[in-house]
Amino acid sequence: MNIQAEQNQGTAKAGLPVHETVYRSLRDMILFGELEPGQPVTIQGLTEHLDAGMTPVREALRRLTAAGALEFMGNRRIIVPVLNRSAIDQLKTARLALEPELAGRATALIKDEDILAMKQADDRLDRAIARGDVHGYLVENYLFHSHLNTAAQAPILQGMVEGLWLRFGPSMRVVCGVMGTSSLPDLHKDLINALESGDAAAASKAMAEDVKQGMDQMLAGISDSIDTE
Amino acid sequence: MNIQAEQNQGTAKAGLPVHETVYRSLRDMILFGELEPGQPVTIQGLTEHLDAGMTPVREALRRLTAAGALEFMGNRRIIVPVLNRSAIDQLKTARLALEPELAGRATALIKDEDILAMKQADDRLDRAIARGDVHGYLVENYLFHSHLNTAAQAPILQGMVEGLWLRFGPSMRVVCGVMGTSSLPDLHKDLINALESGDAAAASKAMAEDVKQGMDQMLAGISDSIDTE
DNA sequence: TGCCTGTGAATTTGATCAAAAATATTCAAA
DNA sequence: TTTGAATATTTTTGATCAAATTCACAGGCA
Repeated sequence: MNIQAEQNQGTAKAGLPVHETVYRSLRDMILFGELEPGQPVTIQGLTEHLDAGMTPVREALRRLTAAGALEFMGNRRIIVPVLNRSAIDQLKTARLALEPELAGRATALIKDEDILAMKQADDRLDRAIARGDVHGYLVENYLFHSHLNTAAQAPILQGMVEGLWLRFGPSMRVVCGVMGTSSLPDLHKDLINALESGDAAAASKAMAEDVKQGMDQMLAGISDSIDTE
Repeated sequence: MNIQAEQNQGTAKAGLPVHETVYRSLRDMILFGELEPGQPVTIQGLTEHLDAGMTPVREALRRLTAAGALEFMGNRRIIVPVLNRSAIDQLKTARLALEPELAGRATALIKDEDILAMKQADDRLDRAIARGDVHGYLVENYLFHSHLNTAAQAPILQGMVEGLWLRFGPSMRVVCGVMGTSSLPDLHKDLINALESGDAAAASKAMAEDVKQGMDQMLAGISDSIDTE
């Protein structure tokens, strides 16, 4: 089995290989908006920032670039990708193709305790929004979706979706930073209702709407920047 | 003008970085059936087989494991993944979600020369089947699809699809080896026709059928093995 | 059976080399 | 004299390798 992607946050610290811990740190930095699009990522800068050797950092960067979470410039520089309209459109297409499917699959499999955890994450999400805590919003939103995706018991599809989230993570922060994360109809509640009534089609639909809402918001927020192919 | 740029071009011409060449070698080995599912992949075995240092091999392996093309066992062993029914089902779902979309997008964008190249690949594919050349079949089949996917000008979606192909590459060989790759209605021809008449919906449909055919064949070929996990 | 040790592979470090960016410098033209 | 571009120098950074360390598994021994 695959040990990665399990027990990432919280009290997990024991005995993992260094390259794995470095990978998770970097992944969280990308996912939760601590890196901004366009920012260069140097390998030596990370060795001292994370207090790790060069090789583990290299390997973590390889994994992230392979997933598209970081971009490899022609000369040997690595940067956080800047998404243009085409990229966002593709990400929206991919998310709409996969995440509603996962939501539908999860409906029949999800347990009450998972739904409870999702509700709690959603509550914390609302409070984060109310207090203007962008980082908290990103974390809880991820946890909410991650819980659902895990419940679908489709690790390959789930992995693909997580790769997508890694791609638009940094741009999420920019978007949320600009617009106040408000005035959005709460599709998470609809999703929860669908899960509780066991309506797979409704859950799938709600997820599709949530994805559309998020990606369209992102498109709007990015539209002013220049579209460099 | 810029003498630095000239110097760069001159020196960078012959030698791609080692980790990149190692990655491509390994990717081709996986894609075209030179590794079989379940086979262990040792890092030291590759260093001497590919005559490369240890670090580049490590990094190439990281990229492949990140993409799911190789699997990281709990202990620190790496193997070529063995696909169970659930994995094949997920791959089928993902392919059906993405590849018809790419085919549809490509229809309006593809150039005559690209269609010609696809026809030629398809011809070589037919000849490879006729002569029982499994490796040739895999190569030409990949080239055929790769051409189409490239034409869609959606690099993110294309990258996701290539990741999927990496996952089922090794199992393709097993399937093709067992059953004689025959008696299949030629959906590639339908696809070409759809492209030539500019019918995006038909191209999308043909691609969906082709994917279904391939993955169902794979499911049938694997069905006798034990369903672990 | 259960513990212990040996073997081999993976992991990690540190050093070294090469390449590219940043900076300083020189020279020519206005 | 000043300005600007071309060139030389410095510095940063990435790529690679060889050695040392850590870890997992297997076979021997009580």
